Amino acid sequence: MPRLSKPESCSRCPYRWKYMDLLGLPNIDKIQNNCIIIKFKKGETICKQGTEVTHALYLAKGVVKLYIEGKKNLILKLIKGGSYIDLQTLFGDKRYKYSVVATEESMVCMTPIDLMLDLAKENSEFLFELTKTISNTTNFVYQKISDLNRKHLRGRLADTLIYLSEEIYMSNNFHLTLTRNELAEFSSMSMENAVRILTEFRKDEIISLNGREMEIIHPEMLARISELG
Amino acid sequence: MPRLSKPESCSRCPYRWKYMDLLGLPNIDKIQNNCIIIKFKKGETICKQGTEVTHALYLAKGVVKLYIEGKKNLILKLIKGGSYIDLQTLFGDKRYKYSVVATEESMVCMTPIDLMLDLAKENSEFLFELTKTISNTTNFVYQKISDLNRKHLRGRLADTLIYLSEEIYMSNNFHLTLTRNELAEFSSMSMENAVRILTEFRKDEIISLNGREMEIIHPEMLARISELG
DNA sequence: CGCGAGCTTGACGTTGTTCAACTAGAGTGG
DNA sequence: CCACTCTAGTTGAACAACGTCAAGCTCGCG
Repeated sequence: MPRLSKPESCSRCPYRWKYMDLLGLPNIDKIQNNCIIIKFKKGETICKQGTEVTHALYLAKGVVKLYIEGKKNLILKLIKGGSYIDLQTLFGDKRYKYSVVATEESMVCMTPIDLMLDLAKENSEFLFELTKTISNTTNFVYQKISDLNRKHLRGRLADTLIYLSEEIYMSNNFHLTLTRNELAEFSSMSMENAVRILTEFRKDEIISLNGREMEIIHPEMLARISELG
Repeated sequence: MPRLSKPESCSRCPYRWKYMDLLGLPNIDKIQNNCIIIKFKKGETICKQGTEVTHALYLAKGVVKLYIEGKKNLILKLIKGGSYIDLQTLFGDKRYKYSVVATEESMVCMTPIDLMLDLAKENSEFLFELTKTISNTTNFVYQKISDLNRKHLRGRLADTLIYLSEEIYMSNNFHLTLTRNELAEFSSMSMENAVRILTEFRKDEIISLNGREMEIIHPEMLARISELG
């Protein structure tokens, strides 16, 4: 069961959103008095596709997966600490089009939607930064939709590995918290094919993979595979 | 060659954005003095993937297709009069991730980006509406990416026909301005398969199609095909 | 009347999924 | 400590979905 607590000092929180200070102290205090902090363990659901948004969800710490449910799940992106999770649902149609689940222990700050929208309306610099964020999410998904539809299995899996290394773990060596099945759901392929291609990459010595310990030996070859599709 | 003109009265323009009035007259006059109106004929490019955004593009009249270029093009959506075209590029990364081309004669109002962003920053209600629009674009693309990856040919083409009928032409009878190839690019399939499935739909008497004159005879069957995938 | 773009259909090859069998490791209870 | 079970991962083979190629058609336009 997720553990709950109240924030002590949002304005000095090391995990706070980098544009939060634009709100000014009185407004930050409003958030502090109204928001709750919840810890999620790996595998726990943070928000569920089909339900209505009630809070702005800010991921302070951890990593979560955002995916669309169906007969086959499709993971659209991973989100790591320091980002809002559900802005486009906050400002757009209020029903979640996706689910979000923690892939490692995560800390989420939940601010009631009304407070968040009021603050946004009254602080246009703050809103402006939120809008930038949403816009870049849209651009990201445009890229993703195009990649998924243009590239073959190898290219798609290469994309996923590059994404993990460059965007999430910022390193060519990392501990893979995603299962093979999640890698597959991220790359839009069957789990069996994800395994097969990982094996190929290993045989070609592009990556080294012992259990969950990943090393990308030749990132430039992965990039090439990604480009060729 | 696109024809160019200056606006006469943005504040009384029947094609103006429905939230433009939030700006107030003085600001609308600023737009009027700085924006230009360009007419695009069918097939002309309005903005080109890879270039940098210089203007907010507002589609006053007409229909355009927004697509991602590659070995195979992928049409993400059609946009019809009364909407902004490029908001997420205006507020996000400034390089177009997509191209936009007129599918019928269209009228576009171009406002310089700096003016547009200044107005947005100074009028938070206006910005708020822009943000809503961007958010719903994101939600739309989430749906699209999921549909494309979950559904088979028949389901995807059914989606496209439903979209045309419900979102663009608001009728079960319409003149299809898209070519078979464009239908295919919208549904992420080969042109040949788009043709084959249209023929099937016709044989099953779900649609009637003489040349470009489309009638959707049984929308509920299309909806069913769309759901089944 | 002839030409070309868009459309149509069938045959065939490729890509990727599904099914099935098997392995390895982690956790559990006796 | 060992058998038992459960999940994640692995591999091969059959099959389905889809794209590509090729040939021919139709209709509008010069």
